[in-house]
Amino acid sequence: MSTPTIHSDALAQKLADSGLRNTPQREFVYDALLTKRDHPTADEVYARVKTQLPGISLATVYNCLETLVQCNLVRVVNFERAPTRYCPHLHPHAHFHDESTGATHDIELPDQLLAAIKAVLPSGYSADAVEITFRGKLPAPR
Amino acid sequence: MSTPTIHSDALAQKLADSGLRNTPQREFVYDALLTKRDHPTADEVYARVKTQLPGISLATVYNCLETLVQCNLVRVVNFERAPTRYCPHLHPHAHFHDESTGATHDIELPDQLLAAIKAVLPSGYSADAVEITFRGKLPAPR
DNA sequence: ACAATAGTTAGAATTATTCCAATTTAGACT
DNA sequence: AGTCTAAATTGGAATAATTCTAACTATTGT
Repeated sequence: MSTPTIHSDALAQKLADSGLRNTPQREFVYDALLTKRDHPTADEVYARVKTQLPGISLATVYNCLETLVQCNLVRVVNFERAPTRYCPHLHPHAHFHDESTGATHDIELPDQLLAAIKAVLPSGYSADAVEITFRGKLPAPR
Repeated sequence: MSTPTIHSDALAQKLADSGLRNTPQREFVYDALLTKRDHPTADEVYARVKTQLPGISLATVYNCLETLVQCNLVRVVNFERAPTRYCPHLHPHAHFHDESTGATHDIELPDQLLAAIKAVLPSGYSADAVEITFRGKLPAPR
């Protein structure tokens, strides 16, 4: 079985760091996220990976996504109570949820702003993570 | 049937503004949120209201909460995919989710910071709402 | 080659929430 | 005060994302 893409090495490394095994399922799931970075749901990832790995199960997709999150390669994106979406994790960023199309866009966050946001916490509070989500409508032409 | 508290008038007004009826169920649900502002789930609201209005149904609690959200009297708070929580809406604020206790705390947001956050959106984007959630652990003694 | 461990699988189970059809009620208008 | 009608409530069934479980398969270390 051939590895799906170039990305495999980074994945293999991260998995090894965590004492986890590299499997074709994990590679294809990660690859699906990297290939089309449109914040897919688990179901969408499942559909995409199945074209290449027909025997994969939805439970495994959930397992793999969870593993990738543990390894800090992937971030979950939750909006209201809609199905969880996944994005390959780069630098910290916010999300913009476009109500017209349902699409999720990444919004860059200057480090300085992130610091200012964290500074708003009362003393004694310390945040492991901050999640910032915008909701709005995008003008039609992009 | 007596109205639950003082708050009823504001509620009745807001409902009337939206062409909606004032019902005991809506009053007690709203009152439950105002009485104990601990960001309860629908189930928790149901439990609290049932002590005063034993015949109320969970479906009605969901309906009432939704109505209050429509009237801009209540905000929903979603954290990961945990059950939706509700808080009576005052000024804009962020939420801090304490991982040790599961409790949700309100965090005041200076207008200036809110403006700075919205300013980060690329041109063409405009946000109807921004949701800011912190996750972390609070030191035991409060 | 073998045992031990980790990962995958299919399907059942869980659970928050929504839907539905039937009944009740609030408020408007006599 | 009584009637009418749309709106609201109700209980139970339905939905859907996710997790669980138990059996099977693959990989690793000895």
